[in-house]
Amino acid sequence: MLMEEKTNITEAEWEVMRVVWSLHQATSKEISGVLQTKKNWKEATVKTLIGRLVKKGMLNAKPDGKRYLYTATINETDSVNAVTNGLFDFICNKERGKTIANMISEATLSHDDIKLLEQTLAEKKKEAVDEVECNCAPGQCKCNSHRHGHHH
Amino acid sequence: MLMEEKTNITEAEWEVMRVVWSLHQATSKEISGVLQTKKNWKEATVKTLIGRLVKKGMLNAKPDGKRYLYTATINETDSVNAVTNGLFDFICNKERGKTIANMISEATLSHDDIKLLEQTLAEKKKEAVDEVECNCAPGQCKCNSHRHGHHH
DNA sequence: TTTTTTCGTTTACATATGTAAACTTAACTC
DNA sequence: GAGTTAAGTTTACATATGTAAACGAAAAAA
Repeated sequence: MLMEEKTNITEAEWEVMRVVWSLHQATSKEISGVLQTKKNWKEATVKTLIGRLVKKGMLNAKPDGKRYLYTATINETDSVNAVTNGLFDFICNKERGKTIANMISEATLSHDDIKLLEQTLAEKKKEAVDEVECNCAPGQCKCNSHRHGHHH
Repeated sequence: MLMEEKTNITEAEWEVMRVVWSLHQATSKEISGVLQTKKNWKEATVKTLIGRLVKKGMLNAKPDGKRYLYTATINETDSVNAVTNGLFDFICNKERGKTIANMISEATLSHDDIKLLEQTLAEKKKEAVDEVECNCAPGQCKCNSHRHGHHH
């Protein structure tokens, strides 16, 4: 359901996006207020970031008198998922399970979260495979080291 | 178990690290070979990346005649976990469960992976909380929007 | 021992990013 | 209507990153 477009948002820009996602619609002033408090950024800094986000098409600027009302053109959940899934481009497919397991153990989860994960996992179980295919370039993962031999 | 040190490895550098992790020990030539194939990078490019990684202390260069044998000073699994967990600095704690659920549904998992995740989850279940605390700065997450009121 | 090859080190350079100040213009205040 | 605000737009500038070519020294080859 999520589009795989290159969501190129930098860390600093992400801070701005979060404010907009949170407020649904925000003025530069409001965004600056939040980030002045959280990051101690000057108004000018936030203005620059907003400008870049508008240029990148991540924020929409609706005129409202002399100023603009900013809204996000991308959904927060989708963006988060895009980023998290993008992460796996840098990891061997075989490692995903362990990596996700680590995230689970590191996280604080609610009973509801557990329930959701259990369901998701149960669902996934149906289509589990015997062995995940390594997707690494040869030489970038141990799987490729011993190719046409016996597996350990 | 993972140290939270600023593992500042860029995307390009990460490619190099993967080769070294894979080979355990590698020469510049070997690394170049892999990345010449995968990324079409010139030897000079790889040399630059190696140099930067050595300077950053992520690679160790052991002299071997006129050249060096490079080894990683950081463990791959730890690095992967550091990166993935670092991701959550940009997301509300309340969203972790859903985000992880999404990763699970997006991934291809083996029966063993499922088993591992089930265990991890079961373990986590013991310390599940009723409600995860929002950790966002005020104004960066809906949780903070309606503070001293009733929750929806 | 010249020549050539092989490594690593320096230098290069464009674009990206973090952080802002300066500038411009329209709106509000006196 | 002139001065002060409040917004957005331009310009600035250092450091980071992606990508390499140029350079220098040591090792291997001729």
